[in-house]
Amino acid sequence: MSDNKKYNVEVRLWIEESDGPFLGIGKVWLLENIRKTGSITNAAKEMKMAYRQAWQLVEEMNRRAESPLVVKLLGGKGGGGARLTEAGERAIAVFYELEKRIKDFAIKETQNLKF
Amino acid sequence: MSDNKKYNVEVRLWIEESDGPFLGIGKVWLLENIRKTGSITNAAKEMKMAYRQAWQLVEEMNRRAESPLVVKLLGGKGGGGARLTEAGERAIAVFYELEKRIKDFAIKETQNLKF
DNA sequence: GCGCACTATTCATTTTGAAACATAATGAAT
DNA sequence: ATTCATTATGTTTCAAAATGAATAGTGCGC
Repeated sequence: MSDNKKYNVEVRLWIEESDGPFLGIGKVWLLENIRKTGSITNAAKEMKMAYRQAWQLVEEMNRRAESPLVVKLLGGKGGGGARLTEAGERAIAVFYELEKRIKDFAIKETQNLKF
Repeated sequence: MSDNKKYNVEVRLWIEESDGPFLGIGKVWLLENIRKTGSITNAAKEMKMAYRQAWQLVEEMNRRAESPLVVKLLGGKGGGGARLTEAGERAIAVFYELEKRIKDFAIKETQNLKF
């Protein structure tokens, strides 16, 4: 008895705050790209995302976190840029840690799905 | 030391098959409404969803499950209708069972989130 | 004080996905 | 054969969201 189709579970998770979704994998990727490139502009390019949207996401994160996840440098040498704060670094780590635990559990709980 | 903001994790899960997402909470709701109303038309109304889309979702589910989740009755008394198969019933149960286990775990794993 | 490369912001345009509309086709019951 | 409520399917419309383009603001370094 071998089944012809394979089914497996996918899990998506995000952090919710009183005003709705606060931090999911998309924003985490954005944070990582800001860390990597040193600016919102280049992070957005990296992700083929409009600067406008990337900027809005950063605004929202900073507004709704207890302390900002990204500091923005305006003007100056190289025009400025953006870097992660300690809170930003922690956010990435916490998210991935959580994601790993939950996904591992989900996989462990789902063998032999059949439909 | 009391934090002013509360963060908690949200989890969304779905069953994936080789061609992509196969069954998530949306399709499960649709199945439940088909069971409840006896037709795709009325299930769609119940959910304020276009019949066309509901119909497409059913088609897709049936095509990609090993055996159909919904049987459709064409013409005849009352014009026809749709009912769940045993596989359809099982799909609902399996999905909710899985969802409950994973969400319970997620909540248990996430106390004191801070950002 | 000029240039540079970025942040910040507005506005018009495009894209895209959903919804709405229209119209057959079906088959049991009368 | 007509009726009826449904399934089945193509076409059109619409609205929301993403994108792109354009413009201004910033501040260090030369």
